[in-house]
Amino acid sequence: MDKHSPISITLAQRDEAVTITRWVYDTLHNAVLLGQIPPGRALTIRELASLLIVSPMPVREALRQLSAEGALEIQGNRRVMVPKMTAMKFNELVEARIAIESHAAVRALPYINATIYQQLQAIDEQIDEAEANSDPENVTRLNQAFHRTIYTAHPHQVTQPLIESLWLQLGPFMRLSAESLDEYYQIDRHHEALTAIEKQDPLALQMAIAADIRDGCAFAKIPSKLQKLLN
Amino acid sequence: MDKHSPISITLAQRDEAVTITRWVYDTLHNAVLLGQIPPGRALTIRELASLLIVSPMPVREALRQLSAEGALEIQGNRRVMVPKMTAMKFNELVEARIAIESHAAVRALPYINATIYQQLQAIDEQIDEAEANSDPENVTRLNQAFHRTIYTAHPHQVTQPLIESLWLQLGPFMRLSAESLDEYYQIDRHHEALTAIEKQDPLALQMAIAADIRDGCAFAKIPSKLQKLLN
DNA sequence: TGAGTAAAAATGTGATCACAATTTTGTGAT
DNA sequence: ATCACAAAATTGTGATCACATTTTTACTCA
Repeated sequence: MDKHSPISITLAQRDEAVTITRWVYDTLHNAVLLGQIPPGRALTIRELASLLIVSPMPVREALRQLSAEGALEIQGNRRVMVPKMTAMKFNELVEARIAIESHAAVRALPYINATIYQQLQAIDEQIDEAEANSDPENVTRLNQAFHRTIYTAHPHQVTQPLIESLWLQLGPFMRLSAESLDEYYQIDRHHEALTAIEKQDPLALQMAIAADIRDGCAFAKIPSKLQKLLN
Repeated sequence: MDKHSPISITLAQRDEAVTITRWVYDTLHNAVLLGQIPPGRALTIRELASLLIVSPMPVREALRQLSAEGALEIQGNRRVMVPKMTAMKFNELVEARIAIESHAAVRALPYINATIYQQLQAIDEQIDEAEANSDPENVTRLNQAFHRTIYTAHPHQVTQPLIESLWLQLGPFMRLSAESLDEYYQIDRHHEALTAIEKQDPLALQMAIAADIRDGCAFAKIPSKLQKLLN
């Protein structure tokens, strides 16, 4: 059935009252974020359909949506795959994250009230816990939740979809970051961010967010890690 | 057939050797950018299919892609429409444009060689021409081409899809800007940008891009125009 | 005349089929 | 063994159909 390596995808929880297309989308979205689909591996509609035990139709729709979001790439051959990474592209993605997310954080700052602040503290504690348990998958997931909670505090926010797109494009390669977690000492940037929020200090928040993103992607500066990134 | 106002869509040029889905996408993409589809107007697959004289299938695919790009919005009812605008959202979109596009411009600056510089000059001249002819549609189109040429000079650029998404979201409402062109004196920000490029001055380019975007959206500060924006 | 409700029409989702184009496989010659 | 090339299998695209849900229309009652 498969000329290339077999892929093993974690099935998303199937919520009734939700369309099949949505479920397929969630499942593939997650698979891309977790790096379960090797970059460059050709994805066919029928293969995914039989893998997820659904008809080809919902897969078609999900693939098109994920492609529009930058999670997948449609080649000239009309073949769909997870885009391959290059060192230059990785760097641009990180710089784009810094530019957009620090902007989003500053914009959202005035809307971060006590309730949201407590949510952030709770997430931060969970991150410490996950780090103590060496649970890189949850560290990544909670880290995204931390950032998302900040940005979406703004009621008229428009950048979150763009940010999610960048996360999707970096996602497949962030597992390398998660694996390096304990190898290098990490300053607690989240704590810096929380302090900046407390003081309602835009510049400090901006710096904390930028530093947090840079720290999280610092592994790409390590030659051995960088090499794995590009394969 | 239509409970709401009838919509008149400019059909994109039909290039053979291109999928029907792609043609439908281009057509609707253009229609959204030109504000030919009233915000809030419910779009049904079958109506568009008969309007474009294609089967429902390519329309389905195009609608999903456009929704993923933020050009359209899928409501809870599963109804698709051009998102309605609010003053706050408009402001956020403009600020997001400034943040991302000035970042993209600075990143691309080192890659803008003589050839690209001449392309920019040529586009700028065309803009002057279109302005002299009071051709707001072409002014808008060429203005986008000017910006796109700068950003895509970077060979490993990753922000263009995000920027295009913002343009799509603002598009339906930019015709108000084009209509106000001759009403208010406009400083030639493109000339400032070209000078900054010539000097390879990142900060000056950033300022020029930011000012150009702000100028182009200044109409929203005029109460009467703002009112039309929200209807 | 206006509001509530039941019947009727329209809609999105999903399945299945046909077909042209692409990819893969199989075969033979060098 | 290696390459060229034709046959076979696979793939994406697009069309059509069925069905549950939603929306609209029509009608009744206050």
